[in-house]
Amino acid sequence: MKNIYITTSIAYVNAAPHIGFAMELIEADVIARWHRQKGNNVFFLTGTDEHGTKIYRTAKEQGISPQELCDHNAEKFQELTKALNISNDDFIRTTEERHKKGVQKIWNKILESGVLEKRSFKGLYCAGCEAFITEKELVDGKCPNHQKEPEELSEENWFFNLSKYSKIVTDLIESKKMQILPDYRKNEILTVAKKGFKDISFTRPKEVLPWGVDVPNDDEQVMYVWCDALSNYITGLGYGSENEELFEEFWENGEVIHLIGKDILRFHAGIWPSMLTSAKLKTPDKILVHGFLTSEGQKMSKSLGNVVDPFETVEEEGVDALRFYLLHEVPFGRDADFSKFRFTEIKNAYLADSLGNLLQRVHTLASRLEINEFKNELSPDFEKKFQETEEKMNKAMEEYVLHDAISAPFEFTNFLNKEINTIEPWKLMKSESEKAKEILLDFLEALRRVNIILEPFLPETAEKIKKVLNLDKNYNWQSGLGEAKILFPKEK
RNA sequence: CGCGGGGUGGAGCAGUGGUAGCUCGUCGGGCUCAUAACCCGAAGGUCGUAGGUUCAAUUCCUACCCCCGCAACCA
Repeated sequence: MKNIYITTSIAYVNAAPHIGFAMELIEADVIARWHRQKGNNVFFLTGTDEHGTKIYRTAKEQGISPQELCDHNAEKFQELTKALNISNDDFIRTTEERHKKGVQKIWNKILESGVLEKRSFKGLYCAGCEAFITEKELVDGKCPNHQKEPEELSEENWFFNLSKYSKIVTDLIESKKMQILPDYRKNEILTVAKKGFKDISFTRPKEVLPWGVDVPNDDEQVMYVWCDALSNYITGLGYGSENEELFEEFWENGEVIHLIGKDILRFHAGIWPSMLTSAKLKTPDKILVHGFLTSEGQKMSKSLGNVVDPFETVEEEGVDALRFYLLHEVPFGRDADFSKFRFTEIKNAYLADSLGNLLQRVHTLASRLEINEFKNELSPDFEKKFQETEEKMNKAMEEYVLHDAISAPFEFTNFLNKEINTIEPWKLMKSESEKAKEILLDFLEALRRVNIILEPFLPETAEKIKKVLNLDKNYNWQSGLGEAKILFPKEK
């Protein structure tokens, strides 16, 4: 039994939950459920990132306190985990006390190691952006967003000597102590690391960034996003609290798997392991990088009006149809398109036809034959095919190729559909009903097995199938079958 | 010449120095247990362009065109 720690990135609560974040949650959930099913000891964390100037400003505009805004928006993300049937063990919010305490603890550890220093930072500041901009960004000497000339400003910041860690991070990646998948993402960050990191601003003055975690040794500074947000992965395990058992169990003595989007790879593969190294903590084992989703072939944007709302999609299509679409249609690590037309196509072909219809036909035949007692063995042919299916699925899961993993159970249902057409039990049951019964028992057991391996991907459907087959909590047969039920109504 | 990935039937992807394959979709047929479902068969590709190496190139080489990622808060 292994200790497995799975995280998603934390969502910034300034906007409503995005379908891309839904995808990340679902991917992490599948990995978590699969490991649990394998008997591993799993902790699965997700959460929200709630500090920063954007939140502060939005709250001001709405005439509420930043905390009220965060409370309100964080709730939506918690609702999302419910809507998507996500099996997370905890939900960390960066405005929680437990988080702030942990962040201050890691800050102090980093400070002790001597890689933080206060520097005066000079730059071009645009009042409209409320941020520094680089010379490159200027158009005719003006900020392109505000058509204003920036002023030269200097600011006191604590800096983290990230440049010191270029070699260490390069080694972590090359030695595979920190694995980054897919490979082309690994190469990307490796190039950056080899070129050498630049030192980064680790704090901002309070007047510029009023909404953040206080710096323990400096009243005038607030932590910038890196130390605050990235640390969620350990504060969520109780780092910095009175009880660090979970942290010991899952971080120091577990396999740490981070799921992130391609946009934040640099922070997770560069800054985060450097922070951890300086604080003398273990670095992550695996970083899985997914791509982005487009909508109907175009980038999602409010102005195009093609933003996909995960709540609406669940409402209209069902949670497992959405899970299936995102798992099946998005090649691991790559970008993919979210298309309504394709959604219906896929849902019909796999969920309604191959799986749902198979269950329905087998159930009907079994009911007519009045089968009430079942068996746990498969015929040699079925057993062999099922073993192959399981192996294929497990292999794909070990490599995190989720779209291949989820295809495997459906190859098995396709096989069963073929078999039932060849054997034609509906003909047999007229003349040789005993033989027909034997055959149906085989199909029923095959369906029970499929249901087990389907659970990490389609947990709600797995529950429905349990009811139809009248299985108990642990997928054991009971006497008699349940009521037939359409799993996925065919669309159009 | 910044670095990197890629261009294969309508869509998404495999693949190999020698008849080009998978899933979905499309069309025709079969079956009737089932959600117009299921099964069988077929159509559809000069494997980005132009050269080169070779008995043979989609596969190797060269040049070029195009798309994408990173470099530049964004899931």
